[in-house]
This record gives sequence, structure tokens and C-alpha cells, in this order.
Amino acid sequence: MNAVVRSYIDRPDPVGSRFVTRKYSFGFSPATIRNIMADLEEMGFLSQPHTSAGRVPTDKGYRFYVDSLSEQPRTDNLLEVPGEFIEQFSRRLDEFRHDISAMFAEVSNTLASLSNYIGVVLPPKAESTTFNRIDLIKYKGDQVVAILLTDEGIIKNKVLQADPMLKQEDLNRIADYLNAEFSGHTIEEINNMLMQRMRREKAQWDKLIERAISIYEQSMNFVQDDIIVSGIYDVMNLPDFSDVTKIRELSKAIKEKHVILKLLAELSRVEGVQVVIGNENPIDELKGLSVVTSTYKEGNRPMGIVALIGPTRMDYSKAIIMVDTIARCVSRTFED
Amino acid sequence: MNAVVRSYIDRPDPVGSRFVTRKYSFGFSPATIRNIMADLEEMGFLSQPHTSAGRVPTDKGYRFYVDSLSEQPRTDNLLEVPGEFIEQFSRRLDEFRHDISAMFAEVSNTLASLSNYIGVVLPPKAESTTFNRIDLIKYKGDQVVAILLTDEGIIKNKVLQADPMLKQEDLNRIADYLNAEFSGHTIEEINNMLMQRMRREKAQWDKLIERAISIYEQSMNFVQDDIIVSGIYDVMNLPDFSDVTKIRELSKAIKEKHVILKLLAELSRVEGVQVVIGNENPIDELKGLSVVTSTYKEGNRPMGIVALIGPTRMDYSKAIIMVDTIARCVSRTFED
DNA sequence: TATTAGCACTCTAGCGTGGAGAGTGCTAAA
DNA sequence: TTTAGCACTCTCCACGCTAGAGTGCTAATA
Repeated sequence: MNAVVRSYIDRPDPVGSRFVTRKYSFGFSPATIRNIMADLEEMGFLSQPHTSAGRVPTDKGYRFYVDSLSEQPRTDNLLEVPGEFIEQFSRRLDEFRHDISAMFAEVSNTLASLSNYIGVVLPPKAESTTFNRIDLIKYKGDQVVAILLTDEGIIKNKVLQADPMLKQEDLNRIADYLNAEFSGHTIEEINNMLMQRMRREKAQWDKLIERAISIYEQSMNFVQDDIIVSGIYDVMNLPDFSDVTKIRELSKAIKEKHVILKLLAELSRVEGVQVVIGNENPIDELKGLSVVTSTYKEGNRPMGIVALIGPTRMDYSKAIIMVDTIARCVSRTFED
Repeated sequence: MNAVVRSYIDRPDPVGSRFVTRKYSFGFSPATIRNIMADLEEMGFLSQPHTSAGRVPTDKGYRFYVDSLSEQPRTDNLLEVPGEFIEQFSRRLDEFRHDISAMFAEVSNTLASLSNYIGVVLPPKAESTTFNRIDLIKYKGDQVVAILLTDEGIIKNKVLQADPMLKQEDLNRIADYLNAEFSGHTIEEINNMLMQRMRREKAQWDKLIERAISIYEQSMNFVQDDIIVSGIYDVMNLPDFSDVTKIRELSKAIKEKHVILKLLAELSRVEGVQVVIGNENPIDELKGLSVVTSTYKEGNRPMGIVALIGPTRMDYSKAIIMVDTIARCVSRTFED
């Protein structure tokens, strides 16, 4: 029975009882299958578009399938990924070690092109990254360029307005101060530290510290957490999107990046692979789509997530393996 | 006659002789119009999808229309843009003065959302920008972060591998050297200067210069000229893309960004507004679409272009005005 | 009790038909 | 040169029909 549900998944269109008997040779006749399918429909796992069309799994049906996937011994799935691929892909990621955003783009692309679904990467949350150093460069007029480096290899730059009287040496002093104070702490810790200190030492601030604080706060003002999306165009070639309105729904969903961001942020709390199917999705724009995610970590700390977004009729088995494998590869790259 | 061709453009679907007489009151009867239209068809300006459907402009027809647009006194068009808008938009761009890529994103978005076509911006070619300064920061291990600032406000950073023995002071010296030599020159000039000097002074290079050259060359290795595209999703709602295959063609064209890049680079040679209609397009992927472009300049030097991409049945008049106006606004922003 | 064969029933997809409507080309008159 | 009139063409849509696939139900069977 279990097996029956599972078998529907791979098929592109409604499937009837005869088909099942032919494709999967249990010792049953079509009639028996019909009975079972009628039961399954009553239980809510299947539905038929109309009488006398085959049946199609409901979201609940997919959910059952996915759950049964994870129940059976992991090895069954993981065996399918050639260790060779893992090696090769890890090496490839290593090449991008010095440019983390290029690396994430590569990850997203690989996910998309191997799966034909939409590949998404949620980079590490700015807050949880570790301050490595900041540099301040005097630019035109009163403009100052701040470059922030994190241990994770993230480089961000921002142009600030500052007192035009500040000379490069002053900036250096400020940067030195910030580096000495903050290096090795996560941004979150720093924000907390800052707050504490601001309250405590408010009275005895000297000019330098005051400026440093102000500059730091300005620099931090690029919380532009963003996601990296690939494969939007190829996914439109799937038969699931042969309808114009469906394509429009899809593109609307993708357009609302912040919506996806919100969902992924939610999912990133839980470690390991997660599957969200159609209506289970808390966000209206994404109902009708399924999301398979996995977190990647640096050491033990979860950093961000990689995900595949596709139609509910998705090859979950494949997607889960891919997302899982690739998340592992990313984690591994961060270990070095 | 001229007027007849023009009037077709705004209509979403095939238009017949009766319609013309009703909508545009020349003193002619449908029969006369029919004769004229038959002539126009023979000349290749119109075509009919089938006998007894109305007629539709051909690319040649659109071309005629566009040409006749630019023949009449400019003011006719430009009057339609409220000076107020120009003011307002220029002020808005000013807010982005310190973050040029955000500014281009804003430009692209504005183009797209006001026109409902696809907004595209080709940022200044890296080669033609002016070196302002470079800074080198020692990072983890043998990694060095190079930050390049240009006068135009472009900030790029790249991680390089360098001799791990180099200390921050050495890097500062190298940066100072490069800044002293290159500041105020365009990247292109620098590349030429470099080449010359390399040939001339090859013998007497000291270690510093050698390192400086090597670092500079590594830093320059991010020629990732890219375009900024907006409005892909909204454009799908146009009736012109009510067909799945058309949407797929469109997305294929957009996906091949380098293709568009190539076309725009080509068009950026000529100053002012340019219109490329359907088949006129040298690139297969874009036949079936029209492109309206205009260059923006810094002083007298053309920097890049803004463009609208839409269906051949595009509101050329509106598109031309928009692209022109916005290019002017961008140019103006660069003047400060 | 579980399974199966048989049969009537239902629904869709595909196809041809036929009428309405829109638009045309042509001819003859103004 | 323009216009009125008319026969013609083609699409679109609604209708009806058939073939095919799949179902549910009942009665027979292991």
C-alpha cells in the first residue's frame, strides 16, 4: 500500500489501476488495486481530477511518501550519490574559497542544473558571522568607505558620511580601535557588547570612541540579507508549468524574494533535511510549490541553508539526496 | 497614411477598416481605408494573420512608425514628461550617490515599473572608469583583500593570494605606489601604461614594483561586466506573452544575459536614443522582442546605457521618452 | 474474508458540423 | 478618386457525437 502511494510520485499524470498492475507486479489484479485506491482516496491520500481519470496524490499523499522515505535506512538513499561526485564538487567549491558569494552562486547553480528545480541558497545571517576586521578608507569629500571582513570570508563595503575633518590617520586609529575591541566576536555579540558599554560608559566616552561607535553603527547598516536563486528559467520547462497562470504564480512567488527569505529563515532553525509540501507551506505565495532544505554548518553552528523549490510533484527522493549532499559539501568547505 | 500606420501600434489586436474609420475620423469610408491598407500590405508595412482578420503591423511597419516619431519636433514628445518627475527622480538618484550599484538597481527598477517592460542597465565598462585608489588588506594566511575605488563610485573587492611573508606595511607600500602612479587615469590607460612600462623597464624592476604589478593584475581580474535587469516577472502579464512558448522564449533570452550584454555593448557606441525592432535584432534570441536604449554620460564621455526590452508591439513613444529622460537623469547625477 | 471477473456507467479528449460575425476584395456607380 | 454594395473567406464557438480510459459495484471464487 505504502508502495502504491510511492509509485505515483514519479509519474507525470494521473495514473489508473491497470497501469499500476502492469508497472508494479504485485500479485494483484486491477480490481483489487481499485479497491485499495478507493480506500486511499477516502483517507485523503489520493484524489481524482474527475471520475474516470486516474488518481493523483494529494499533498497528504506526498507527505506520506516523504515520511516513508526517511523511515527506511538512510543508506538506501545515500548510496545513490557516487562518492566521486562529492569529492569532485568539494574540490570545485574549494576553488571559490576566497570568494564566498561566488561560491554560493556556484552552489545554487549546481543545485538547479542537476535537479532542474529552483536552487536557492541562504547565506549566513550577518548577525551570526564573526567580525574579523574593519578598514576605513577616506574617499571623496566627506565620504568614507568601510570594508568589513568576517572570518567566514564575507566581504562587505559601504560608503559612509563622516566628519570631513577626519584624516586618514584618524580613520586608521578608529579602525584599530574597533579591530582590537571586536575581532573574533560575532556581530550579534558585538551588538550586545556595544549596547552594554554604551549604557555603562556613556559618561566617560572620549571623542575617539564616540566616533568609532558612530562609524561602526553606520557600517552595520547593510543588513541586506539576501538569497541566491538559480534555475528559474529551466523550471518553466517542466510539464507542471505548462499553464500560463501557473507560470505567473511561480514568477510572482520568486519575485517576492523576501517571502522566500522569511520561510527559509524559519526553516534554518532546525538542523538537517526538511521538506515542506504545497499547502503545508505557511506562505500563500508558495502553496502549490514544495521546498526541500538542509542546513550547512561551520563546525557545530548552523550557518545558513541550501534549498530546492519545485512543483509539489517533485522527485523528493532525488531532491532530498541532493540537498543533503550539497549541504554537507558546503559544511565541509567551511571547516578549512 | 502615416497616421494610419501609427494608429495600429496602440491596439492590442488585429485592426480592421471599420475600426479605423470610427476611431480616427478622417473623412474616409471603410472602403477607402481598405484600399490603402491593401497598398500598405503590399509595401510590407502590414500583414494579416489570415484573410478576414484585421491587419497587424510588421516589423517594417513599426520601424516606419518609430522613424516618423523622431522626425516630428522633439518637443512634442518631451512635453509629456512632467518636469516635476525629472526633479523628483534626480533627487531620488542623489540619495544613492554613495552606492552606485544600488543606484543602477533603482534605475532599472524605475524603468521597469513605470513602463511594464523589462528595464536594463549596462553599468560603465570597467575599462573606461577612472582609478581612484586601491587598498590592500592582509587577511587570513596568504590571502590579501584588494579594494578598488573608482572616481565613478564603483567599489570592487577581491581576495588574492600573495606571498605570505608580505606584512601589512609592505602591502601599504605597494598600495601607495600604485595609487601614486595610477590615480586619475582610466583603467584602460593604466593597462596601456603598464604594458609600455613592462616592456621598457623590464630589466630594472625592483621587488616592490614587481609585486605591485602582480597584485594589480590579480585585482583587475574581475572584469565581470554585468547588466542589471528588472521587471521580468511583470512583463509576463502582458497579453503579448499569453502563450507558454512565448514566455519560454522570453525567459531563455533573459537567461542568456551575455547575449543581451553583447547587444547593448554594441549599441552603446552610438549616442542618444536607439530603437531595435524585432528582426532587426542581430541576435536570434532577441528577435521577437524590441529594444529601446539610450546612453548616459559623465561629462562628454559615454559611460553605459539604460534600456527597455519589450514585445515588438511596444509603446515606442512612451518607451523612447522614458529611456531618454532617465538616461538624462543618470547623466545629471554623474555631473556632481 | 480477501480477491477477482464482469459489466454498466461516467467523464474527457478529439473531431466534424454549422451558424454568427468580422473583415476582406471586387465591381460598378457617384 | 471615393464610395456603396455584395459575395466570399476565415475564425470562433457551441453543439453533438464517438472512442477510450477508468471507475464503482455486484456476484462469483479461492
